[in-house]
Amino acid sequence: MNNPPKTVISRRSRPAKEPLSKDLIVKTALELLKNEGSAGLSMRKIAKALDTGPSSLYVYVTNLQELSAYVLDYGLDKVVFPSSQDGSWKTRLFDVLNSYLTVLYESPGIAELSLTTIPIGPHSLAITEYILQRLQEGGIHSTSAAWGADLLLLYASSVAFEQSSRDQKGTTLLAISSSYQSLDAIQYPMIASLRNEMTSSDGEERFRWGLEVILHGILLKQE
Amino acid sequence: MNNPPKTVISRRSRPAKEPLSKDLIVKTALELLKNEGSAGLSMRKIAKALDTGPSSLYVYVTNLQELSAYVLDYGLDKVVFPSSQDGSWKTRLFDVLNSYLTVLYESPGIAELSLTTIPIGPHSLAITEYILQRLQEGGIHSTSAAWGADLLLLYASSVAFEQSSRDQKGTTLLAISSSYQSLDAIQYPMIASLRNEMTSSDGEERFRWGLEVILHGILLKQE
DNA sequence: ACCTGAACACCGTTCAAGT
DNA sequence: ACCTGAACACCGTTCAAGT
Repeated sequence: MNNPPKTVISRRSRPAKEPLSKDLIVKTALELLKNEGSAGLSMRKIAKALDTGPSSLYVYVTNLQELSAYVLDYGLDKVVFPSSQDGSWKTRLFDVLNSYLTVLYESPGIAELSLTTIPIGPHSLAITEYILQRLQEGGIHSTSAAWGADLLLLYASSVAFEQSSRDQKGTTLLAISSSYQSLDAIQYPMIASLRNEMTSSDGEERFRWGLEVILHGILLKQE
Repeated sequence: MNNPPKTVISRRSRPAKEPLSKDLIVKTALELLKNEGSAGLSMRKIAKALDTGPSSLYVYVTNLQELSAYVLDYGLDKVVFPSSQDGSWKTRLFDVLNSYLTVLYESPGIAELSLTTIPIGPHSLAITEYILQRLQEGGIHSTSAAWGADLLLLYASSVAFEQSSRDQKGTTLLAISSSYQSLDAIQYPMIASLRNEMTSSDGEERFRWGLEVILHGILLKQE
């Protein structure tokens, strides 16, 4: 009775006790992030989920910031790149960005990471590279392309974050609504009259609108 | 000698011991945020700066999230609104956004808050109202104006955040550079060839570029 | 009504000690 | 080389007790 058997099945993907590795840590962290939001991304919670102490993680990862970068990139694994038969450069551009958006929607935490963490992992780079190539096909070059890619990704990230933070904290949403309700129509006439347009959350249409604005704007500036 | 005179100079704004108030708390929090970045915005640090315990703050503020919203709004107090003699609607629009950007630059923490916190305070509203009015002057109405105002503010916020997070963590900047240096020109040809354009941080020009892209894009979509 | 101390349930990170 | 326990220096928030 001294050594209790370490055979437990129940838990998600841990047969007996997989050896630690950067990969396993990142994978576990991403799952926590998906399930619990950004609050789930903590060294201690990750360690607990792996049946170990927090200090063990530091063998594979320098700190939480670095781990966050890995988690973000690993989360972007699911972004889909339309192949060259899938329509015009513009369609394909919209489609990657839509895929990117969808991935961020799936877990609010990732959307937040995408705004807060500098994306330098291979998946982030692949997305940027793909966007740059589409822009080039569309005749958008050099600085316009570089800054444009950034702007497009930023826009998608923020739409996702805004959406997800609304879903997350219904309290805050109510706070917003009620604050807009009681808006002084004399002090803020435009906001008051545009209340419905600003709160409208038909994300799809709004997202498309923004992408087109940005794209057309870039194209116009180039001519 | 019972009521000590409230004329003391030495400490920033605390004579002997001012009574607590929401205003004083927010003011202190903002100062901490400016001096120490986002890490300085903690209930315990604010309490310590006010010579009291953290629990005392909860009389005036429901939680850290709410306090953060107040701090953001109070920080936006310094944004300058060009008067109607200051040029075309477009010039004035660019000028508020520039002022907004400058305020965010001054304290990295505020830039982060502006991306993370839902801005519903009076100052935030005033800025949005001002932008909506300029857009209207420029012939941009309803949904375009509502979404456009959001997009413009988002862009400014993110430029400030990106800049400030670079200033803050030189480590990360180095990490980025070196990651771009060793970029596989075969796997990421476009990124490799645009390396200089993407890293270039002449913020001024880039900021203007983005604003013009967005504005022109909106105008184009309206026609 | 306002303020406080103490406690609860958390953090990230380090480091000496074990295997 | 990898893992661990224990410790350090922090968090936000609550709550009974004081004034």
